[in-house]
Amino acid sequence: MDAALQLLEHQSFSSLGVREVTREAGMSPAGFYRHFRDLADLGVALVEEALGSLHAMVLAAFAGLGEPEEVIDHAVQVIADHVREHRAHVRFIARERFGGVRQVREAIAAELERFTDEVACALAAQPVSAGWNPADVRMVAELYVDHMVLTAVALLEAEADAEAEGRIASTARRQLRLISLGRRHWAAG
Amino acid sequence: MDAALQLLEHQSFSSLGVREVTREAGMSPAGFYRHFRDLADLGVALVEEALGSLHAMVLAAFAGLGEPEEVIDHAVQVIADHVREHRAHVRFIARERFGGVRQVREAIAAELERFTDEVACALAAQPVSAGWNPADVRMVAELYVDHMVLTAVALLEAEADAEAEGRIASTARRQLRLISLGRRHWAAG
DNA sequence: ATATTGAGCAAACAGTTGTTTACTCAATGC
DNA sequence: GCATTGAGTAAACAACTGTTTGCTCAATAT
Repeated sequence: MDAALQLLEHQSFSSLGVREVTREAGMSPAGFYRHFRDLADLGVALVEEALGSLHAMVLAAFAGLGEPEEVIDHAVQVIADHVREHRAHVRFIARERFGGVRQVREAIAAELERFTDEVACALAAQPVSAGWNPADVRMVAELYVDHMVLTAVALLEAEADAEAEGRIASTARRQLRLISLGRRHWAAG
Repeated sequence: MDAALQLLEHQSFSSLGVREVTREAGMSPAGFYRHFRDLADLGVALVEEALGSLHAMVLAAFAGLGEPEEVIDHAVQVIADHVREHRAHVRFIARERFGGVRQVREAIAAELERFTDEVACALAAQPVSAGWNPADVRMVAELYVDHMVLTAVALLEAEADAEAEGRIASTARRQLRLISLGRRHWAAG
């Protein structure tokens, strides 16, 4: 799996080959089939590795108890840290979210859906959502999750350029502030 | 190029082969090199075909002169129509925006940037943006462009299921309304 | 001590790959 | 009418592909 992630830095999953992966991993082609039935199988395993451990993290990002301003700063910081420490995983998810392999696409969609549910739950618990239609809460959660993914990949593309990273983080914060403002003035019901 | 688009419905660009494309197009492999130096060359040609004609359209979507509500309905309708008539192009852009081929990724990024500039220009002309910091206007434009792309691909995945399409369009409209609300209450300067 | 199992290997299979070469042939320019 | 050119072809090249087979060999379980 590490070998595959390595290779996926410069190509997309549907162009990966069994031989290519095993060569990178330093083993024989046949060895691959001891662990995975398919390349698609490897793909969904990678999805679980990349997104499985993410849930706790993001709920932590939401757990700011202070002003919305502080919560936003904290959330963006958490995303930036995660990108710095899991570049390959983030790249994989962004690249294959709409990629060419159905099983992988669907695994990512399912995981992001669970994810959106959890965010919706956290949002519903905030005072600002009092009296809101649940469908509207979920719509905001979708907005947040999509925004998070796009921010992560933008930070990735900054390639450790601190100045670019700062610009992206600043934009992301202002966008979140705008959305937060919209929430506060939404006509609930 | 049509043959390539056809194949790209089920795989991503970096797994495309010269022979594969020429076979689908009904010509010999060598013929490919009469038209393109590279596969990447074909890729950026596809990007221009897919995004080149889009500018006029979206500015038209913004040209609603009525209430924000009407403008939003119109914009989402324009997106839905475009997706219906250019499924392959939309899929290609969404899939390769973060895909495995650098030249294609960069061509899409450049085109979307021009795009964002135009949207920012249109936004700046609206009364709501009076007194706004240009950087803040651009940040909103980015939000809109990203949202547009995500809405387009979501509609694509609905696969002509009218009920799912309706749900997605409704969500998109509510999200745009929320953002619009945020704009109205933004502290300019 | 012995059986089972998980994880690895080399070799072989026929089929596909990108690219170049030397060629044809209709359309076009003048 | 004749040269040029744009767009196509078949054939050839070595290199690479996914997958299966039969084999080892260490670790584990009993």
